[in-house]
Amino acid sequence: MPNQQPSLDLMFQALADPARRGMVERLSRGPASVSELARPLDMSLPAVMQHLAMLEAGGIVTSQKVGRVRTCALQPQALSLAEQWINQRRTQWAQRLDRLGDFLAAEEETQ
Amino acid sequence: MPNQQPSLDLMFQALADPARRGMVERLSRGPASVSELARPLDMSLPAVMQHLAMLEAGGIVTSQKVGRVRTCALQPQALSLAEQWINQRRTQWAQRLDRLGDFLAAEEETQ
DNA sequence: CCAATAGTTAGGCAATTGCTTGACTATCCA
DNA sequence: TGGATAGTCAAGCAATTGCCTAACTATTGG
Repeated sequence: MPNQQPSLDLMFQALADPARRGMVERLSRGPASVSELARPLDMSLPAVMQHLAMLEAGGIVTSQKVGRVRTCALQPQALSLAEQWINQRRTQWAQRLDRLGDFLAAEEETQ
Repeated sequence: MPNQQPSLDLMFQALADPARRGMVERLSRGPASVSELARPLDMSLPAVMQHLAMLEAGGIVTSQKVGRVRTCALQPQALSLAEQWINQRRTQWAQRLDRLGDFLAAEEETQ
């Protein structure tokens, strides 16, 4: 098992392109071959391969080749990591706003 | 109010750089000036401005200038949008796995 | 008014991204 | 065995990113 520790850089980079998000979308409904991923994409197969490479670099997708078909699958742990990072910043901000609200309410009372 | 509909492209692109995530991290603890954002970053102020522009383009940060100081703040709705996108793909994948598990369990029973 | 502070604009440069085409390898199946 | 299928490699090109320095504007405080 290749212990991959994908960076947030590569994860978010991988998600920052509509073609790649389309591929993720497709893979969220189940595994697919490279050609299946390419079908709706209106670009050459090598281009799709490059996008796939970036998704793999970000740890978002894994693939293995059986016969002449490479089958790709989503790697939900990576998605989870990215999701957590965003969630933490967002909730920290929300908490800060709550404390500010409390402070202002207390100010109000002491007047 | 400038009704901005930031694209997922620009949001994820904005988050795909450690300097920019550092700025988001800082802003999750409260508003800050451009110089404050720049302080820990070991790069020129113009470079920081460019990163800030990408964060604003992604809708993740807003800023306004008062006197000679530009104050930046987090825009949690945008973060929320990115978070939701990831969450939906991830949970769709999980549900598919659940159904697959159910199917296999049912197969098991009928044997 | 003048100097320090805070930010902005412009130009330039190396690396990366996103795509192409053409040529190639490996596998499958009639 | 030979042709169709699935994928891969390599070179090349335009656009974008990420950084810099130098020069500039706008504000503030003494």
